[in-house]
Amino acid sequence: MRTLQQHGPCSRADMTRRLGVTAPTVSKAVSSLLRGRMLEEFDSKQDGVGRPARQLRLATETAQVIGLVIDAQNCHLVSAGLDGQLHHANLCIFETPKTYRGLISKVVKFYEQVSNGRAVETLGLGISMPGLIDYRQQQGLLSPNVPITNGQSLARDLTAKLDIGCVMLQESHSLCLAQHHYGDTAGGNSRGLDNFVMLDIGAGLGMGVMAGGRVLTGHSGLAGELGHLPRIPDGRACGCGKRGCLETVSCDSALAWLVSQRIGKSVSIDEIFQLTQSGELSVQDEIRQVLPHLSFAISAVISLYNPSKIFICGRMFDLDEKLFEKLLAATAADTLAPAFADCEIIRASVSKSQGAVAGIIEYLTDSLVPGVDGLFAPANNSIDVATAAAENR
Amino acid sequence: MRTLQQHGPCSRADMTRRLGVTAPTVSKAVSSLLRGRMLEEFDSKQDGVGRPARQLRLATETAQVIGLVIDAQNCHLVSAGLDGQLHHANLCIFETPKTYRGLISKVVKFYEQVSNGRAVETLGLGISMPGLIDYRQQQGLLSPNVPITNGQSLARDLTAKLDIGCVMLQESHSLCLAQHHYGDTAGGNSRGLDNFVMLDIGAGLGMGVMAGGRVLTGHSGLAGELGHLPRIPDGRACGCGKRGCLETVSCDSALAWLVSQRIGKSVSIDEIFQLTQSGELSVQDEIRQVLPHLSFAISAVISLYNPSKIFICGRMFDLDEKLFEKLLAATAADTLAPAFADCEIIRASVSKSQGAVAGIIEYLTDSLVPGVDGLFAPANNSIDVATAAAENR
DNA sequence: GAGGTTTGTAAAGAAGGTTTACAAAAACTT
DNA sequence: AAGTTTTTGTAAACCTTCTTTACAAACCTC
Repeated sequence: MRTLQQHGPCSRADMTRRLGVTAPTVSKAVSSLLRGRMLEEFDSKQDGVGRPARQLRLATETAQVIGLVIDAQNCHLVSAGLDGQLHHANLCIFETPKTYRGLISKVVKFYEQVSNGRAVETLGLGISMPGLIDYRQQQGLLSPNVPITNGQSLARDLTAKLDIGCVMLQESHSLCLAQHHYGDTAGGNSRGLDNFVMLDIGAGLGMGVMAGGRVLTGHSGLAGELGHLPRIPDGRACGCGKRGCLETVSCDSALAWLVSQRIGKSVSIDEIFQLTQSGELSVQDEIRQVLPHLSFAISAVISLYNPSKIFICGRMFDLDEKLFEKLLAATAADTLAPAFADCEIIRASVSKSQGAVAGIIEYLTDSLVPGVDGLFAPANNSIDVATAAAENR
Repeated sequence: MRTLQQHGPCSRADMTRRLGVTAPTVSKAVSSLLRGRMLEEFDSKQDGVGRPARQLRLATETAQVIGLVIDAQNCHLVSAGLDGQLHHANLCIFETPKTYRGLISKVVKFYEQVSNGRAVETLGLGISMPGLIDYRQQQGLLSPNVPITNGQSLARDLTAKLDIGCVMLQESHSLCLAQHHYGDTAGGNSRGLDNFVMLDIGAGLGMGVMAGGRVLTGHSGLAGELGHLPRIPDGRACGCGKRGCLETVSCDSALAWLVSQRIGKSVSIDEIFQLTQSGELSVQDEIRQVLPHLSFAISAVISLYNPSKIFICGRMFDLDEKLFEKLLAATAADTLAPAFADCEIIRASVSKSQGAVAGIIEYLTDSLVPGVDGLFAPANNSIDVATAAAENR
């Protein structure tokens, strides 16, 4: 599975060469994965001498997974192949319900729709949601934007309702997994990268850290809460209940807030983009205010995690084409030289939907290997595939 | 090995119960470890019915390791059993030489002395040193206090000279491993703990992070450089070349510097301790200055790593018995509530010597298990024990 | 000293890998 | 067109490692 994820489709013989295990072993493993609908064979015209190879790829025709993204306003539900390719035709968007029970029933309804839309087996559901998530309990802790999930275990409840493997991921962690999975295709060349950071500077400062090939979770999944470092003494109130958190002064929303204050009406970052494009508004002042705080955030990330790459998601950079360069320069001046030199800073280009899908794929892949200590270490190997693997002789 | 490290001496039968592997398997593994001098048997009077068990423990009579601590002024070399117990009688202290070659020859000389002092096999050497260390290259990068190691690979050079396994660890990482190994005995109950942070606020802010059971290294071993977060714009010059780094205002040395400025002569933290004890000096003002910065540091650690415990090493707390409590209170007010609630903050009580020893023991233990991805993942399994294990039938 | 209990090891069995051997499917050669 | 070469994928036998089973050793209790 990992080989196919990292290098794309190949034949059993290719795998033998790549993995350093022998052909019969590959053959047996592949046959049980085929039986478990995790892989599929396909023919491709190829030239060259010798018997033509039967190509293998992650299942896309014979199985699917579903990704669910929960956001403040809307929820997205979309199916995808095990290679992670989203089926855009199968996308459902619905307004985030006002109650937890409403959320469950909406998800169940649209799940049926998406699941039955294609006549293939659905292997699992990945959930990306904002706020703090306790991974040990698999439940939401504190989500200022989607409070209905607080104290609830969406993954467990949906597993019960849908009779399918479900996992819950903090949205930044999901972006991190997305970058890990979709790396090359998304332009960042991060596939298989082991130490990188995904920074989401949209509505708050969200961060996912990939450290040593695993998503850094900390003791209860709260690691990486960069946005709530104290920054401005007695500053603006933050959603977390404190004042002057770093994210109140260094993200897209913070910029939008500053602009809103000045022009006297509430505008979103998207509206600001429109206005600056049409020349009706200049936000250089506000950008100048935000820049040092953002630079501090990145400096902290580099010093504390020593990543080889940082991927940044944010609309802010669309407002001023030189902003990204300015940010790099400001960060360079403020950061420990060897760690900065080690780190490439790049704009990200993955979506939360990809993240949710990557999450469930990671979960399914991990659960094939008992004892592996990935993100989902104590996976209950009760899914279909594992039994198929056991049946293998 | 891990079982003995975590639970102390036990018999083969105890291990069978603890590990969930069968008696013959334990028996075979143990016999090869005995042959490799990693374990030893000892008799202990025990009551109870049945055949008395032969107790096993990590080798202390039959083998030893050596720990080397390099500091600005002095170097310490000490032997220890594989259980990590230091042989204090075998301690050598020498002044840190002015050249790298001088360092090598001094170490070699004292190594011979310590190694031959006891007529047992020496299995490896662990090195704890300050500054930045590139783990991929196994070489020193930048060490303001011991510049002679910059660009040098002490571990490789000593491995060649001494014909023995050597590993190099950043001193904070070594403290982290020490806490992991010595946990219970040192009072912190951290043995086997998987997510904790070791914060050394002595000469600078050193940090070691244990995340998911592994020391967090980042891409090149530079992760955890908390001390060089930018804190005071255009502040005091830091050893790293920048200005106003967090460690210039929040560690024992920073406190000592502030006091030195006021009283007009250079005093160390130890001297300050003497003076405050005798009542000649009060440093409440300086403590008040340092406190918020230190509280920020801890707040950052909690938000970013979500540890279950933080161990702090520092003399500062000896100056004011209420300081530790004040620090906790200040940190609580500034930190994301669930992450703070999750985290216990404790004063540490391990030494760098223990860290160096824990480092080499960890290395030896890791290298027994091919494919394990611990701190020393790509261990070359060329040590004696591994071959002994292979010979086992 | 007989019987019970616990410990540790030897021998046979099962599981998962490897090596070896071979059939299948294509291109190349004569 | 038939044989040869090359590469692919699988079946069978073997090897290693762990397990199950059986049993000897060492101590306590009665």
